[in-house]
Amino acid sequence: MTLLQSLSKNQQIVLDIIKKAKGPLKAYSILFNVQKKGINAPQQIYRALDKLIEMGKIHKIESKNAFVACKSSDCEISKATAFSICESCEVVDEISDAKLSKYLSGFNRKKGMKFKRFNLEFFGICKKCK
Amino acid sequence: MTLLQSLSKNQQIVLDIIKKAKGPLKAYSILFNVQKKGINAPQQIYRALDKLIEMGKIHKIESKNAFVACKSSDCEISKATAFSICESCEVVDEISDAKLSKYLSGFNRKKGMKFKRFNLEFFGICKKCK
DNA sequence: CTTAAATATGTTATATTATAACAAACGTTA
DNA sequence: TAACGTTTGTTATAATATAACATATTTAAG
Ligand SMILES: [Zn+2]
Ligand SMILES: [Zn+2]
Ligand SMILES: [Zn+2]
Ligand SMILES: [Zn+2]
Repeated sequence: MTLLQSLSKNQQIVLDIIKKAKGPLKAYSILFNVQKKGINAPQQIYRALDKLIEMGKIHKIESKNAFVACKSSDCEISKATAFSICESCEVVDEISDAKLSKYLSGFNRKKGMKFKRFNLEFFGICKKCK
Repeated sequence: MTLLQSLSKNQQIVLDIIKKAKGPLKAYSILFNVQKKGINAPQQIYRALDKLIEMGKIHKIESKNAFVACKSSDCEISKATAFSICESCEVVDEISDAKLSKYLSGFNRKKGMKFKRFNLEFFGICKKCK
């Protein structure tokens, strides 16, 4: 039945909330949203978030301390993430661009360090806000 | 042509500390380091940090909530920043790569949104730690 | 099946990071 | 001088995240 990694109860609850949201959610906003489901403490949220990130189900937008569901499923367990962020309306979109991903993954060799992962955040003003 | 913006007293104190440091500094670590200089409150640190970022003198490493002095002076007022981060020893280096910067700045046009700024953070294991 | 290990949960407390709000001092310039 | 913007000082509080410990549940061997 469960072909892929199955989620625990709390992980599923947190993922559902994040998926339903229109934008990035903050940890405490998730907490307030799930208190009716019996989750009462930040730890429970942060633990679920940590696991979901490990699994590549969600990403953290570092510049906003907020979490979004993975839309692309191209970013293989959160190894290569890129986002566009509108500084006016705060809309965040995951960028799924094979060329970009390949270019940045290939960047590894040019330096003495071998990269395992990257996160890229673009900022600007979106179409609607222009 | 370029007007040399002079720093205020607190801005200079905070910048000096960050420049002397071997790695990224956290705001409260800066605070503890400057209490002998008469700075007593987080606000004073965060205000200085905000201005120094605006001026492009320092950058924030978003994934670490820490601050480093700008090493490259190629990133024109913090519009195009990239860092390599060792997940073992936590060493952070600013990446100064004209091609990379050009490539990412050029990425703007491909999407409906015009980007004004980006931040890229690479993670891996550095030479020393390998 | 039985047991041990690993994973997940619940809970309380605390640490860390960041901002709000207000008053006073300072620096520029009209 | 007066007005304005910026910087500073200060107290308080908000927002984000982890520590530590006890219990429960699932998984995988033996
Ligand atoms: Zn993704
Ligand atoms: Zn917008
Ligand atoms: Zn720089
Ligand atoms: Zn290292």
